[in-house]
Amino acid sequence: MRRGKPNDPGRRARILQATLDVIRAGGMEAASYRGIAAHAGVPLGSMTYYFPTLEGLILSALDTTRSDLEPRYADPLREAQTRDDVVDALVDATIGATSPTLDDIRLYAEIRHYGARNPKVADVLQAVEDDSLVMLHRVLPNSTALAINALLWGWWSHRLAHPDTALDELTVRQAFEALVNLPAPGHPFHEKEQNHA
Amino acid sequence: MRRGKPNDPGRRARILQATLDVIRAGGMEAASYRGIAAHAGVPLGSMTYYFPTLEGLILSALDTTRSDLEPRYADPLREAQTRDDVVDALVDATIGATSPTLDDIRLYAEIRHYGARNPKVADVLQAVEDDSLVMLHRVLPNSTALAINALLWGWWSHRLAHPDTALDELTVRQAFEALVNLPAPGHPFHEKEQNHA
DNA sequence: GCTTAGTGCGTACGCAAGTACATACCGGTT
DNA sequence: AACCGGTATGTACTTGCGTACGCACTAAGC
Repeated sequence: MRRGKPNDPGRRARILQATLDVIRAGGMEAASYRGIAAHAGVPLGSMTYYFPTLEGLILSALDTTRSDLEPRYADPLREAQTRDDVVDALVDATIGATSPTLDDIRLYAEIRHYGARNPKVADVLQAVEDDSLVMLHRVLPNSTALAINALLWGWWSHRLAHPDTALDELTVRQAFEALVNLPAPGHPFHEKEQNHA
Repeated sequence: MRRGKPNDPGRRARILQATLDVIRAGGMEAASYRGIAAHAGVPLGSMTYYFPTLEGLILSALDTTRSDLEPRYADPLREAQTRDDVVDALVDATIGATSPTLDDIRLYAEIRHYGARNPKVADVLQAVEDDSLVMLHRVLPNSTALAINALLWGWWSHRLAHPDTALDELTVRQAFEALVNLPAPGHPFHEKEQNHA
């Protein structure tokens, strides 16, 4: 019963990859069966064969970004032991070596944007964010992790809106430092001794 | 020479308003000539008459948000004298009385999103952001204003992604406090002093 | 070597969109 | 009253889209 062996294994994966490329380059509204088919070099019929609905294709493609991006930002945070390590990792993820390219930020922005109206995409977004929060939560209180997540996304958005002007590293670093050293709510005796006016 | 008096003055304005409504409700891709025409109660021909290109219509509509939103967030910040006042105004703009509704955040998100690919929209976005930065800069160093802008947008984005869970006020407040009290770069002994009032 | 189930593909239909344009309407001017 | 320029609209054309579906191809089973 080994009927139905795929004649072109990997075609499915190539379609998924092409989908992400198209979204990165032209946004979610550029993700049409025909456009992706042209980009992937497969006929239109193949698209509907592997992915009967367009939404299913997009969801599958977006979901693969999780496994692609997660280790990139997760590993440095996972290895961070002190709060300074955390700050270093965050600055790096914002503007440094492990930071996403503008294209990748664009892709992430598409997920956030689409997720605001599409519950299925919102689930994907939630999963990505949970990954990040869980990691931060290992060394920081929950509320601080939320604020840091918000700021990190804010910096990325800034890069997106100002692609030609680089963010000043000291500015980014001090902002993250200020948040990382926030006292845990309900535990005001956390030895922070930061400048609190 | 009083030829060409409009038969329905205000129709142009109503179309612009309907455009914003449609974008708020369904996003930029819902902004079609036909959909907006139906929402505004005008025939299709009126749309192309007043706004020959769809992009022009959208740009005009987005631009009107500047004059709508600006005073709402500007006034409290303009009246803020101490840094605590600034923090109050920021917390309020994030989750308080002057904070935008989810629909308005959605609209702002559309501007940011569209602005990432469309230079004309990017100009609108830049203008909105400049308004905000100029105000913050009255009482804070430039780099701090940048960070605060990033965090504010991050919080709004958070609300968008989690419409059903309210943000904790203390969390928001402490995060803003931490940023507002950052030392000015290059002037580490600025401490409590404000810039030119 | 025929059968057959699954893989892969080309074509066509229905729909909604932006746009172009000929036409009707209205209110001053003469 | 006749005219005329700007205002306003209905209609039709073209394009690109998702989708449906029938047919061709391939390889395992007999």
